[in-house]
Amino acid sequence: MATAKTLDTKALGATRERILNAAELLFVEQGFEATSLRQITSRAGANLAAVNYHFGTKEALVRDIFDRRLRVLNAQRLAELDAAEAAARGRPLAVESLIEAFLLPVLRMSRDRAHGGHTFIRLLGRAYTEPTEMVRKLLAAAYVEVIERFKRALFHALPHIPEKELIWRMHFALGAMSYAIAGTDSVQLIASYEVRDTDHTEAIMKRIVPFIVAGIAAPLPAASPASERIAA
Amino acid sequence: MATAKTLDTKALGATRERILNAAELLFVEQGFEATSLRQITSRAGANLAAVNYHFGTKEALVRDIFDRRLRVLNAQRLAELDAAEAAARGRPLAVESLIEAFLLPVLRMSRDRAHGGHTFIRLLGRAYTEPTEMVRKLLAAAYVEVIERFKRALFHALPHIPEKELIWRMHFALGAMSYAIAGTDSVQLIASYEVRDTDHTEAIMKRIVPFIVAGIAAPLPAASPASERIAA
DNA sequence: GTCTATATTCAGATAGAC
DNA sequence: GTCTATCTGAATATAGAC
Repeated sequence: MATAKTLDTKALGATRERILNAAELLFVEQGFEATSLRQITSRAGANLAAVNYHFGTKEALVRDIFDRRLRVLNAQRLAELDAAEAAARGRPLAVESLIEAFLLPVLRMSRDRAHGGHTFIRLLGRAYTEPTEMVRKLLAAAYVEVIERFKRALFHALPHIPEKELIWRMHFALGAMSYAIAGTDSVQLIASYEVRDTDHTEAIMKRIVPFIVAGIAAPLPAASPASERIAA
Repeated sequence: MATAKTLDTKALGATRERILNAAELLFVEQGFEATSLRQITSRAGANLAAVNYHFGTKEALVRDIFDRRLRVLNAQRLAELDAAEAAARGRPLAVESLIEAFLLPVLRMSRDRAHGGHTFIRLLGRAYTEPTEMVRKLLAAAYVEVIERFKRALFHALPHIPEKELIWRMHFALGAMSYAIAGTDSVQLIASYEVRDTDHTEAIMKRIVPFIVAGIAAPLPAASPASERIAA
């Protein structure tokens, strides 16, 4: 009966996973509020009551979606940073290595279409601008450790730029990333030619690193006459 | 009775405006889906049925909110670009001037707290990543002319960078802007110190121009060994 | 133009049989 | 763990008096 038991356990867990996957997809397509539990369970091939059984509430379902993926993503980011710092042997990291440590795990997850990683990365891009307080708090909590580590590494890498300035630039960089990843469709807004979806994320990654590295290490705004005009 | 008639007309128009303003504010705070017509009319001091009378549907209300502001914003952007090009007398524009032409109207509107401009700019930042197809189509239509003009100016300003690359970078820049503006709250995610809300937008503008200018004019990705590793 | 009252639909959540 | 059936509340939208 060991076989039967194994199969049963797998089947039980499968419903929960199917709900998580279906919800991830629908949330990307329609947003959190606009997606009903009925849509989710229907696409997951599960019963409506299953959501309540497995997660308790819709909010808890959202929480579990982010937990499941962010745990992996952030662990990989820290591991990449550890590796880069080990390779640097005490010297400050190149900004490039820093950005890559942050982005490589995103690219990796985004490539994983079989297990919904691709879907989640798009969802993540949107989540940063989510108005729902719950989602924002969730992200803030999940990111606090990662941000701290990368902040310190960045201060160390660019000691001649004031920390306050670097924090702003990290923020801009995060925006460029999130938006670029989330806007799979809105690229059409700017591009006049077709963007093939299959290589979308990889194309972004390849091109965004030089953009961000240059932005992060840009000349100080005080040195730029333009900022004076704008601030005036 | 001219006076009475004027007052009446003002009062009539006022309800419509109050609804638009209240909706703008609530949409920023809660998102489109999560905001009910009841909340809107209640905050606007109007009757629930007034929305249907003035706008027909909730969707049409959203449309009118964007129309009202984007008309002004984009006209100013084109005017700024015209002025900059006139001043350049046929020579290519500095990338800095381009970015400023795009951003100055945003700053201007964002400063206008009395008439809700500030609120709309935050809403605009969020709108780019809205999952609702309606909102995305609305933006795309409103932006097509502006994007075309700025694209051409950018190609002219940086002829040594491939157009396809520049389009990507415009996209990244737009992301950094939108996200930075939308994320009034999420700055807390990165910043460990307090950010005073009053000078938030101005601080962003002052600091984001050098970041974007450097990113747009960055060395080509082919020249960067990092991109190779990422694309591999 | 503005109101009250209401029609209609659909949301999240749960009780209880299997 | 999964199902059916249902509760309860709230949403958009509208009809019709003023």
